[in-house]
Amino acid sequence: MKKNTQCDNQSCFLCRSCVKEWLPAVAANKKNFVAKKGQVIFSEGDPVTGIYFVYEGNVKVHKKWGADKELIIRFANKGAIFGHRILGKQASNYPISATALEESLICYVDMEFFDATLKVNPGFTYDLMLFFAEELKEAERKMRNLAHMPVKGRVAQALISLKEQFGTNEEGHVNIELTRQDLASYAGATYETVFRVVNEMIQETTIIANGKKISITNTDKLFALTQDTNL
Amino acid sequence: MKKNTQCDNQSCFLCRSCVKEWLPAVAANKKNFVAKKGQVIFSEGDPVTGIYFVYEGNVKVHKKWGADKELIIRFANKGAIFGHRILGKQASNYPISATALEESLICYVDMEFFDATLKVNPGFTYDLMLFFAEELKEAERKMRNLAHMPVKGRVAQALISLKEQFGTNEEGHVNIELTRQDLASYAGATYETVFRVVNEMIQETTIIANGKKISITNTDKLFALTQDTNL
DNA sequence: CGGCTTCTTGACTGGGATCAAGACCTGTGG
DNA sequence: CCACAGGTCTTGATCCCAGTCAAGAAGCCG
Repeated sequence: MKKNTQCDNQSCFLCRSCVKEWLPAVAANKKNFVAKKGQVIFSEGDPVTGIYFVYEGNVKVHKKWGADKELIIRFANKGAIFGHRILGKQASNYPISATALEESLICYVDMEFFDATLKVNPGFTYDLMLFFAEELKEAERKMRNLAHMPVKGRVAQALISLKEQFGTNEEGHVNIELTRQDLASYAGATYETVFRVVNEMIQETTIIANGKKISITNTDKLFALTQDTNL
Repeated sequence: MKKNTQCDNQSCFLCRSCVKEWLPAVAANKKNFVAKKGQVIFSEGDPVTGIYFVYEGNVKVHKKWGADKELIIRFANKGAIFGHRILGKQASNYPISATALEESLICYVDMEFFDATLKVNPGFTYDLMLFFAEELKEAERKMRNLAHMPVKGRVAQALISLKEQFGTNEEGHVNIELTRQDLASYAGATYETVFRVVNEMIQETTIIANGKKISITNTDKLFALTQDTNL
């Protein structure tokens, strides 16, 4: 993986909404770097200095509770923005952590320049606003699910989301390798419970799993688990 | 409560960020109406036609699960925007419901005009973006709490949030009258559980409650309940 | 006063977290 | 090539928080 690879507009949230005249300034101000697998890019409570974009790879955005519990909020893959929760009032520290799940090429832009970009590019601000609206809608759905949906449904939902975001490779596997621990943290459950639930799903031939690889063989059945049967 | 009362810029999310020249257009295009206590302003699945602002009163934004379960996402009081989750891709139906908790003066703007407003007022778009970023941060915290924090902490957190948003009146009560059912839905728990938890808090003299009125007498103790003791 | 809804409390239940222990990998050095 | 140590995986047993159910009390109209 090369350092300082240029973003192409298609695969960068920042670049694809910028006005053309501003792109040279972006190129001059961004700093690209490679994050190794497992590398913590920033951690909850760290002072905010800037904002990040994923050019290549995969990053988990998570929030801790206790020494050994966390909830994975979302995954940021190619083209995605993260660390954006720094926007808004009194945002001097990151409220979440970000960790690379695989070797990733990250683009970093410091806060001051990012703010200038927003002012120069109303279209970019608009796109960012739309992105936030989408995120918010999704977050609210997940809140409701965490409050009311049983674990099995949440795991099903997690798998569906992963398939939607990462697609499937030629072997039919969902195109991400995720430890059971991370799947558990994403679904908001424990390692053991997720293990059992995944086993059930294999019994019921709704999914096939070997190790970290998972294929969904019965989307309808999986989807049914995420539905509210009482309505 | 008078219909068609004019917004003053201070108490309206829409007006306070608009460029002056555009305000007459806003005044001409908005439609004010009074929502009665308990009135459903829109419901999940309803087709989207526009966006709403609270000029006076209080509105709960909630999401259903099953016939008799819901999660209250947030409360919108004076100056707040709601129904904004319509922004973003393929947003043809409201993903949430909105219900007036008391008689409220609501300002309605149809989608088309709202979109024009965004295009004309980059500052407004920027403010909306910041608002969404704040909301998102809060939503992510609540997700983590729903996944990992015990009910007592969630109720404590709910009370703290209510106090922050609504303040206290001259009697020291948190300035909102909320049924136990709504408090439960806001904390993501059941009526009975919340009842018991609230009783415990009264025993421990951290709060005083009579009926729907609640006073917080020991903020520190309440706050401690929301903290992660394992860290 | 009688028929509501809302409140209050106790008893029960179960989903899922926690604990524990053995199996199975995987790398490392002798 | 094997032994051993440190993980991760797998499974069973147990526990407990909070949801559910039920039923009486208390407030609240018409």
